[in-house]
Amino acid sequence: MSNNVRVRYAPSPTGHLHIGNARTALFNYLFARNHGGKFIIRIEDTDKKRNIEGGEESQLKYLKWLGIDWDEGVDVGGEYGPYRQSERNEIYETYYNQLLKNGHAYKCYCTEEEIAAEREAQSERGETPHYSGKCRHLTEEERGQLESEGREPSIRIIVPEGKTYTFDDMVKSSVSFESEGMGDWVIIKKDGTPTYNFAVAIDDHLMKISHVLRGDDHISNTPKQLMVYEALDWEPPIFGHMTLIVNESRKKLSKRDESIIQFIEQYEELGYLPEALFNFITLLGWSPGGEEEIHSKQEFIDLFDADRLSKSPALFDKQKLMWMNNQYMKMIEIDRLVGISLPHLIKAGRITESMTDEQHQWVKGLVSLLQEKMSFGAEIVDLSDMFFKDEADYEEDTKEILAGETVPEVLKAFSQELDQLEIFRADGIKAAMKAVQKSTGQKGKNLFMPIRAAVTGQTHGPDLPQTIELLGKEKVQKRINKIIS
RNA sequence: GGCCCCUUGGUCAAGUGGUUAAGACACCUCCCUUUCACGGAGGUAACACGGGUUCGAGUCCCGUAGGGGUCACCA
Repeated sequence: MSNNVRVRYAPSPTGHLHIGNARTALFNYLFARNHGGKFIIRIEDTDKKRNIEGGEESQLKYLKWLGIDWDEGVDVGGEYGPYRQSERNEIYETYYNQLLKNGHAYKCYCTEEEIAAEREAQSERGETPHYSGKCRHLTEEERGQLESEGREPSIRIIVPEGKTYTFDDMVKSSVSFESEGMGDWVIIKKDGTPTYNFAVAIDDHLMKISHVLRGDDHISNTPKQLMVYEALDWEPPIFGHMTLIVNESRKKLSKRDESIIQFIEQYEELGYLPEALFNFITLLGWSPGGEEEIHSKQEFIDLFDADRLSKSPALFDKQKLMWMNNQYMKMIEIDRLVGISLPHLIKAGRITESMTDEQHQWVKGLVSLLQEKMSFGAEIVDLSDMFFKDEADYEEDTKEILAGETVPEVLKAFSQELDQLEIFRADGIKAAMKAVQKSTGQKGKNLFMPIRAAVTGQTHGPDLPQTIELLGKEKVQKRINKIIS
């Protein structure tokens, strides 16, 4: 099947690229590339009311940002276009006409109110609500009558009775649904546009999609789509339903969920790296099997195997994402990290957009110092807080350290040593500490902690000599003097 | 509620009838480091429950419980 693998990611432009959608796209992409097949992007914009301005562009932009590319789609074309459902209406028309003609579908003149009433009555009787099929056997006259009343028809497909729809799911193995109680469902809305389940089946067939890998929430749509394939005498693709990503309450990620950042765009804004996000998302509901979890895109392509897709939902673990992003942060070029950090520092008012070379060098030094601690770009603001204040904020445990008996002696000696320095650089500062050790006899914790505490206000932090260098002589002396006096 | 799916540590997960039940995140301890981190080495911690099948079950079957998804002229 290798060369005939054709898969698609089919977003509806109703919002920005969501974590869950990104994962669906990612797995389809990985599957296609692993098999040397084609990856296609189709825009499912049949519901004009729900489409949002710029939704499509945004989706594509962030897919690219993640490092996903495609072979066919709205922006790159392809021989099976158009790739936007709103531009395929004539295509749907020929097929619903065919279904109308061969008796698999019929026009329905029921109003919304009538259907709602019917549904309510069924619920009251304890039945599962479904369309009764009352327009199924309308005569020619009745139809004319209803149309002369000004009623617009929708088109419904006839659900075969007593039929079992079974399919071999790529992740869940055999799944089956009974046609019983499904109710003839709408394939063409009153406004003439197709419904999702109809358009999807038509497009997947026409675009020669071989495998449909999508979220679990689509599993109950599958029998409906199978009915369309059957009515048109087409061979259905292979389906695979991946589990959903869940939040801390083990529920499907909802767009309103605030415990987890939902959109890829937001991760970019926070200064996450696309390759880290790619890696992290790939490990949500799938595993490569080996012990190593950090892989490049190419490695994931080589490794990808749909058989290893998990059957149970994965919880989105922010902490692990931060860890993983930090792993990547530590690997990247310093200039790239500066580029990611700069906007956050500017936004926080720490630095201005226009900088002298000297200031730029300083920022580079700062980023380099904090590189190993950063979990994402925006963190630079908090991590570098102490460098931008005249005075340090002293925490409780810092105060305790500063209350130590030998502290004044160490700080005084250190302050004097710093005064002697002609150039204020880390290596000289380190030497100054060594000198303090000799003159006071204090070493290790007793030497470093008072200095760290006095100068930064904290008991934890990055490399001390470099921190002191970046802080600058003036600030450092001022902070030390404040403690001594 | 009907239908469908799922159930290995706190979390992600390996495991496809015989293992001391991997690994990663988080947490804890120790080592390294004249502080802090990084790094390294360890540690705590899991097969939802009940029946079968089998010489043997996390792995197969059936129940129970729990969780989730879905029931639109939305996708």
